[in-house]
Amino acid sequence: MQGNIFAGFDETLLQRAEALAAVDIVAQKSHPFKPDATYHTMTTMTSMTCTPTSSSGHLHHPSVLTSHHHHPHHQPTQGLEGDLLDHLTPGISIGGMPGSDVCSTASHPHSHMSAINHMQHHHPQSMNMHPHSLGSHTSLGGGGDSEPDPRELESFAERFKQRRIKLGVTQADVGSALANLKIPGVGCLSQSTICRFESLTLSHNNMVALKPILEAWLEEAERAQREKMAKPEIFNGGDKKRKRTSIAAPEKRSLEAYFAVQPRPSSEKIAAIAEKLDLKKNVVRVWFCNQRQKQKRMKFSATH
DNA sequence: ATGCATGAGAA
DNA sequence: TCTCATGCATA
Repeated sequence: MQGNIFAGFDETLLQRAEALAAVDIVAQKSHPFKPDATYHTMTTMTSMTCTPTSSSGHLHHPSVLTSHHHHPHHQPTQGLEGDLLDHLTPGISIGGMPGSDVCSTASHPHSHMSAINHMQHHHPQSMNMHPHSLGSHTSLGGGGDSEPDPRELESFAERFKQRRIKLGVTQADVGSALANLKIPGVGCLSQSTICRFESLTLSHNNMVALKPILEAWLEEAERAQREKMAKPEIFNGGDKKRKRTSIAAPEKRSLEAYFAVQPRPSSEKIAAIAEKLDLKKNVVRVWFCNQRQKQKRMKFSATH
C-alpha cells in the first residue's frame, strides 16, 4: 500500500496536500508581490566578486573530507595552493582574546581552500550508512581514521564544546584557526560547521571525518594557551553578500504538505509547485533537497 | 542556531 | 539530477 498512493499521485494529491496546508492560512494569501523576499544587504562591493542578481557563480569550493569505506587508496587529488590569507599568527591564533566575547564576525574576503579528500558513495534511495567499517583502512593519504562509535562522537562533541569555551574561543575562531594547523588537505571551516559539529547535526560520516581534525586543534590550542598565546590580530573587514531567500510561513506549510506526500517530486512537479506558490523553481528544488537532508539527519539522530 | 544556497561527485 | 558537505546570511 504505497504503490497506489504514489501511482495516483497527481494534481489531486497535490491539491489535497495543499488544501490540508491551507486550512490554516485561508484568509491570508493575497500578496501583491511574490513571497520570495530576498534580502540583500549590499555593503561594499568594491570588487567584482560576484553578481548579486544574475546567477553568476561565486567561487568557493567546498571539499569534502569524508573518508570511510573500504578501499584502497586514494589520495588527495587536490593540490591545495597556498592560501594567501595566512595572516594568522604563527603557532595558533585561536582567536585568542579571552575577553573578546562571542561572535566575532570575522569576515574573510575570500577563498578558503579546503582540499580534503572526498570519498563517498551511497545509494540514492536506500542509503546505508554503515558506521562500522573498521578494520582495514589506515591508508588514507593524509586522512585520519575514524571510529564508528556514535557514542564516542557524542561525548567528544560535548567535551569539545566545553573545552573550547574554556579556552575562550568562539566557533568561528575555531573554524579559521583550523587552517593554521596545516593539516594536509584541511583548510578552515565555518562557524556553522563547528556549531553543527557540536550539536551533532551533521551526518555521521561528516562527524567522523571532522573529529580528528577538531581534536587536533583542541590539543594545539590547549598547548598554545599553556605556553603563551594571545596576540592581537588585525582582521580586515571584507565584503560579500549573498542573499537568503525567505520562504513565508504559508508557503512553507504547503511545501511541507507536499513533502509529506512526495519527498522527491519530479522536475515537473517542482515546477508546478513553484508556480502554485509563486516561488522560483530553483528555490523549491533546493528546499526539497534541504528538507531531505534534514529528514535524514533527524532519522539518524532519532535512531541514536 | 538555522534557513536557504552552492558545488563537486556519483548515479 | 540527486546527495552530501559546507557556507553565508539571518533570526
